[in-house]
Amino acid sequence: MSKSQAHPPLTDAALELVAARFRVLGEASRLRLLRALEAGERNVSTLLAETGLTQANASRHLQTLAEAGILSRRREGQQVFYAIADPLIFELCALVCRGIGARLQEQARVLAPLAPSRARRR
Amino acid sequence: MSKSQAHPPLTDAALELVAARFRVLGEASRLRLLRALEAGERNVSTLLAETGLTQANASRHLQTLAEAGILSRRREGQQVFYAIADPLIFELCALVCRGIGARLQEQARVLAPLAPSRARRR
DNA sequence: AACGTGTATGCGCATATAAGCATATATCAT
DNA sequence: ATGATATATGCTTATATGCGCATACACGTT
Repeated sequence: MSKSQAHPPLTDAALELVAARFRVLGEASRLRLLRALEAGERNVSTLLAETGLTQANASRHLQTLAEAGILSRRREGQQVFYAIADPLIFELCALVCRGIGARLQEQARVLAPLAPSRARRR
Repeated sequence: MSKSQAHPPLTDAALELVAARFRVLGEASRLRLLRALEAGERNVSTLLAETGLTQANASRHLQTLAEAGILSRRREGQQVFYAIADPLIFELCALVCRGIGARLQEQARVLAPLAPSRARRR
């Protein structure tokens, strides 16, 4: 299913775009904002409360995410609401998590013989 | 298909790991190496030729990718061969490309009315 | 108009990191 | 051991970028 193989190799310019998008996601603070927004649209103040970021800091990160097309921005009175504009983001995170999980499991498997099996200890 | 929704929210520590992995991919030079390796295992010299990177530079990037678990390393005589260790990487890139494509298409659609339709011109 | 609240931005600092150069290490051949 | 080739690493510099602080801007209220 989903024949993902056999794509034309990316041009150098395309690689730069892809790298740029990865870079936007390569920051925990921005992922925090995305995590908070996964439940739905939020205004900035709410995001501040949910993420613990400072106002200025969050504002910049939100701008970065919006410029990348990952978030949408909507003004309502004095408040500004952000929302996920590109749901693929979460599939990306899920994929990365799978990769990380597999890797950690592998490391655990390799290190296991060195540690006392904590199954029966005491 | 592929019920991707309904995952437990990631902890802050997990977000940091995810961000770290995205950061590794957020560099065009490293993506160039991955693109070259998509066709199969390569030694460093070959990668230098195929990517145009300098030796020292490539060596560092390869180390970064290997430490992240994205590449595997195998020594054979004086040569060192690297290969993709985590094929999920290419699904990631494909997803990002879809996102970027959608975004660019959207921008084109928005800007279209401003440009003379080059369908019939001359 | 004056003020309060919510959000964005200019500026400076500190840190991270990519790239270049030189040099070190590893492996093989003589 | 010497030398040659392949790869890695120490060091420096240049650049990017996250963060904090102060301030500006936007909108609503009185």
